[in-house]
Amino acid sequence: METLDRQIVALLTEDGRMSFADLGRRVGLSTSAVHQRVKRLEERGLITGYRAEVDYAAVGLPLTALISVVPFDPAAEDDIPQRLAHIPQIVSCWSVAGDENYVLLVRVPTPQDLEALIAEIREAGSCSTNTTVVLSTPWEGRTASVPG
Amino acid sequence: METLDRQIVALLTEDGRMSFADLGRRVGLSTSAVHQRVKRLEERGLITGYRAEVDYAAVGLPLTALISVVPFDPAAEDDIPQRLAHIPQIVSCWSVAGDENYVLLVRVPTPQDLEALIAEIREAGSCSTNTTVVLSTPWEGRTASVPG
DNA sequence: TGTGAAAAGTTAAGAGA
DNA sequence: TCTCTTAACTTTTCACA
Repeated sequence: METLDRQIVALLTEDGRMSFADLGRRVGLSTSAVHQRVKRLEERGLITGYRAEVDYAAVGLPLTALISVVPFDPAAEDDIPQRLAHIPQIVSCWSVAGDENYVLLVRVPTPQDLEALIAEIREAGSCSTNTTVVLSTPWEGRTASVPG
Repeated sequence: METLDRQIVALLTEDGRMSFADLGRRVGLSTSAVHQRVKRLEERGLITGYRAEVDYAAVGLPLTALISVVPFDPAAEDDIPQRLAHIPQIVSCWSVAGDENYVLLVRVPTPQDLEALIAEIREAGSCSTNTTVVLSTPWEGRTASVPG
């Protein structure tokens, strides 16, 4: 990946609504040249979308938790992600190496909602769970960059 | 939070570059009315920013891991987040209830980079670590919505 | 891949209900 | 808090280097 594209990606991960004119100024290209590059990055799938970032507490979802998941029957076919995909409170689902099969990141309004969600996950996923409540979030979703 | 604002937030978390004209059409308001509402949501801090989403593998960061962290000295003042904040590979840092104090989400190019990063975290944070490698990501950063 | 220019579309700010 | 208006800006496309 080229330096110029890396710069463009870095700028857009920090401000996803930056105009092509500003982007161009920052990387030293004309508006239409950055425009073409951004379109190419989107087409090639390096940029997969744009999202507004939200204050989850302000929006009614103050409780975050990490839930690790182990299937009841280790011999059964593992289609847990498909069986959990319809649950909107599950924000992220990672398949992991280690004692657990999956780690889920969930967001809910209240402890009661968390309790109900855990029951729902156990039932829908035929799995046991181990829940770790997030107390505070020093930071989240920071822009990662390639070292070197 | 009002239904209209909730709709606007939901639409912008799915497409952070949607134009105010389109947003207005989707929620049944004039362009300038949605515009005013979005600006107010930004001012009140409900919308905290906009980011491009990136295919991390394509961008040179194919390895994701979750690292849980326990300080060497449980009696010492806990300023681990400040001591780790300068490490750009740490994308998220959650303070958690349970056996560990923090869980970190990290992204690196190679297993060698992960090894070096773990050593750096142990040293900078004066902590022991327990690393869980992410094998695949069925989904991540999905839009959470308030139930009901 | 890049540039610059022009048409089409969008944002922002103000006046009025 | 909404709509309408208008000026300023941005995006998109195109011909050409």
